[in-house]
Amino acid sequence: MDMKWFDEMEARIPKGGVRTRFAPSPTGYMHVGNLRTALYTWLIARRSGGAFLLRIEDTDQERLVEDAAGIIYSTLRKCGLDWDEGPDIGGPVGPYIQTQRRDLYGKYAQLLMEKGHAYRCFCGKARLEALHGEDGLGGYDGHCRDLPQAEIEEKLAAGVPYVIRQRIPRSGQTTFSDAVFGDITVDNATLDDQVLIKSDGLPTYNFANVIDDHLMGITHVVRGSEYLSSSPKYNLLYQAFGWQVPTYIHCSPVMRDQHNKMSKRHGDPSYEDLLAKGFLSEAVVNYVALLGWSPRGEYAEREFFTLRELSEIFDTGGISKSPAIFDLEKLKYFNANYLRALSPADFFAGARPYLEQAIQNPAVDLSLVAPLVQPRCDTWMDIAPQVDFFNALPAYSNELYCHKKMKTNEENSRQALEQVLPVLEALPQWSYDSLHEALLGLAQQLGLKNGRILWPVRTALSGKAVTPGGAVELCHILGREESLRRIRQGIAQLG
RNA sequence: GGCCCGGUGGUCAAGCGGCUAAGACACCGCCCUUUCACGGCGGUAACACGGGUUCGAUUCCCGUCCGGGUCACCA
Repeated sequence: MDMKWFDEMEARIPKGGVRTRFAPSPTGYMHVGNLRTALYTWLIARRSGGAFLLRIEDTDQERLVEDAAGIIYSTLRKCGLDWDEGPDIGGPVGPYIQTQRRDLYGKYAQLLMEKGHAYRCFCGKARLEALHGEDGLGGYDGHCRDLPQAEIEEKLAAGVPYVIRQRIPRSGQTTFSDAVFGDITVDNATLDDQVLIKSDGLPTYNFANVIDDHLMGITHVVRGSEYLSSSPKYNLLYQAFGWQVPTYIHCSPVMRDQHNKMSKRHGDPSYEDLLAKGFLSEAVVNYVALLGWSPRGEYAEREFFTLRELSEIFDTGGISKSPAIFDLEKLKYFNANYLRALSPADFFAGARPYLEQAIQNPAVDLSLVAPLVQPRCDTWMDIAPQVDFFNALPAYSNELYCHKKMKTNEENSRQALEQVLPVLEALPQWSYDSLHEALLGLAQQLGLKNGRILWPVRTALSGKAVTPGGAVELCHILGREESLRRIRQGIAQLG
């Protein structure tokens, strides 16, 4: 075997710093668990000034989705997770798309066979099925582990299809370390001689992963805890090649409830879905970071972090071992806070499409509505239902005028409106301040609590029990003509 | 079923032999207030269970129970 080629491959591997990778399958959308994995992976690289790379694992042709890679790129960009090497920008250890690395794996499998750590298995699918029985459980029995050389030659000559399996020691133990779970030791006897190269010549995921991670110089592997059981086999592979084992960071899944992972099947939202539901990317990222990780030390009490802050304090020691249930309520809390923290201009810019959709009345100045709604939204979607009355006064019941605490009823509400009407009609200037002065002045003048006047006015203007802003704000925004019209209508309706 | 991992309030979680067991969301109450929100204050609520080890266990060990993962020529 020509070792020169292998040496050249080794020579390409960057040495020294931390290198992490996010290696998604292009299935067309980014679920929350994936996003969290990407985030942690990115944070580990940035925390240590290392490199973060992107590798597309597209070996499963059946699951390929049109432009799925594009969705991955755009999601990562929107989240602020920039990569240093990847399919689109290249890098020293490319290609970064697995199907373009196809011919690599066979060579390494060959090398492994020569070292005695792998062997050809000619057992057909039929034999394996019989072996596994009805429950489908149980590993490979090692039937082809020690086939005589002559028999192997014979089968090869006859063109019998084969796979290449990893030769795992029958005795002894293997220990691997995980940054989250610590040291885990298993008996080698419980490990299966897993397939490395399939009969079609393509590598299995487990094999391709080890090869690619090594050849790309990956130092920290972040992945789901479902790979915990196969990690000993990975270690054995690294050992067989004489390669350095990366640091493992296994993360428990993000769950939708006690029993199920988040999944598209169950209708759980993906990152894109959350944005479409009116969430801010920053809020999602902040929340997701805390789902399965918590800061220690001086930051232990904090919950709100920018990406940059996270990249300065993230430590794998804070990653939780147990699964976390995704809580939309808490995400809303984060989002509400992010919305409130926006500058008025930024909020208006973001809210504008939602306001325009809800309010077609050109007389209404949307920039005046935005600040009213800013402290009252969990997501952008909360805007429309709050402001629809600016568009047109809804039909409402006179019972809305009755409020125990305000001490209002239909009778005194009508009186209040009748007293308000001439005051507003005579108002020379229709500004917030003048309205405020006029309305509260009237209450004072009549010796009434503010609410006795303001509650009926707010009700007449909106026809709703709950509105963003009170009587003064609504008058101001609706304008003189429309405000007076609605108050007159209120009087008529109460009469 | 074998093997691996996990188990603090409804949820996220701090804790890493000694604490009245943090904090946040949600929920409830009060205050503020021109409604609702925001804000402020307060409240309900947890160490799965049983054995050890120890002067002392949420914390260490064992067992039970419960949950998750894995046992593919899928990733």
